[in-house]
Amino acid sequence: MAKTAALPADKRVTVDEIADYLYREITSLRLLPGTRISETDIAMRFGVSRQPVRDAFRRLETMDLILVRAKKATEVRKFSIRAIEKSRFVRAAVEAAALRQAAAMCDAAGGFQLDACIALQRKALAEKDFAGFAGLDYDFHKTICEIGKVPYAFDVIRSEKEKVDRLCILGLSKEDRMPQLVADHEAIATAVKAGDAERAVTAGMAHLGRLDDTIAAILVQSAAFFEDLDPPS
Amino acid sequence: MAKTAALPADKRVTVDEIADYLYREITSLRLLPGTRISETDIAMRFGVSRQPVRDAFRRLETMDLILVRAKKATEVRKFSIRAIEKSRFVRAAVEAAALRQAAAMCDAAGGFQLDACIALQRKALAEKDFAGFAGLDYDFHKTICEIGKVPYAFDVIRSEKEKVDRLCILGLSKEDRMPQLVADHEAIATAVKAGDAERAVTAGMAHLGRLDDTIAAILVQSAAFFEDLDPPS
DNA sequence: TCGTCAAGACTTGTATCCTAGTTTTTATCC
DNA sequence: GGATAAAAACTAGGATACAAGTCTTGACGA
Repeated sequence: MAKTAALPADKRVTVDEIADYLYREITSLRLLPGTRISETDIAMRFGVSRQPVRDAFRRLETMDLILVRAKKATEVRKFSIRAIEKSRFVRAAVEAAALRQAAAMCDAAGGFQLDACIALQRKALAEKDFAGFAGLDYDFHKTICEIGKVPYAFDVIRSEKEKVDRLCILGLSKEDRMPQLVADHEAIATAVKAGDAERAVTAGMAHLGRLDDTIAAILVQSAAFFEDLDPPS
Repeated sequence: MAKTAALPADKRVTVDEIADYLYREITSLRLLPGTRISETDIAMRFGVSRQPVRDAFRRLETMDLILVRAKKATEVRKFSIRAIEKSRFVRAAVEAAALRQAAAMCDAAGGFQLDACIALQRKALAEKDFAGFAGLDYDFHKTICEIGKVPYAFDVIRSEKEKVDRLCILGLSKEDRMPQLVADHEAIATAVKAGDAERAVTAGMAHLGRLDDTIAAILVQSAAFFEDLDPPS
């Protein structure tokens, strides 16, 4: 009866390759907002026809990463202030809920996991491993969600975080902010381990708040990358 | 100079028509989970080629509404328990945050808006206008977000609500639940108007909780529509 | 009657052509 | 030289043809 081969994660096709490639290029800011990209151009570069590129464009369009207009050049979407506010709000709401859950449910094993996260972060800080720290940052927030038994919360946090991280590449290097971020994480971990939900949420919100200044600075510095910012007339 | 024509809402093309049509069909459950849909079939029905249908499929695929597998029939995605849990969690988190904002910022004008919402709901209840009530339900939650000056929060609430509403069509009619829902809304509105954030959140969470029983009932009744529910062997 | 297997009718993936609109370039006129 | 208009190059939308799998169905044999 063949059993449909136990759903082996559908064969990867060209469209996946291209969509993933463009996703990485855009979210890593190697493709700047406003950059024009052409189906034909990408197709030639990959040595395929326009068709799979079109499909990839449609996917990215749904993710609001590119702007496709009939008969006009497709371009990488600019940042939207409203989208950033929304992202920040959602992330704050979800992160607060996850922290409350984590504080309520954290046991010895969870505390150990958090300690391990913090230790790795301290190590990265000491070694000035800025690139590695980004991954550890994700791991920390993921661990919080896992301790709170709300793994899906991390899906949301990551997806919102990616949107803002793209922005922050424009700002100052992480070098200056890293010590503060590690200290924040320590405060959060301590509160969670103590089961003090309110303190954990307060610390978490303070942590998120660090982004606000960074974003405000980028907004004036890179106004050309924002779409809902009227040029001064 | 030219000012890029003030982004005049791009021309609507065939792909939008088809994607919207399929979106409505799926979210309204006229197309049941597991139903197979074919590019060719839809194309013939719309009198167009496969191309725009294909583009629409890609859009819906990104929204997780359909499952496209190479060389195999495309089908309407089944419900996922994990997706429902995620949706419920996100909505609870965002709704709680919006209620806190609303309670903190509600003024006389906001109170008046809430009263107007409630009055319309009472009217719909008295007239047994179940269809109309659905719209009023959305309006109420939208008003909360507007009072809290977090309009983007409603984008999230609506999108999560749509996912679950699709499910609830499978359950009992709204007829039985309507009085309870209106009472919930009244409790929420009263707390918001009084500026009592914690009471508003408590009432809001109780309101959301009504869904849990409904969903649990649907889960056993319509197990065939769920994808991550192993059939009893 | 049941199992096996092969043919054919599906499915989506990819390539290519044409069309209609936009943008840029170039030529022309003042 | 600068403004204007024609023309060429470029854009994505749509239609069609073919390729490469998958599924169904029915014939055939045990």
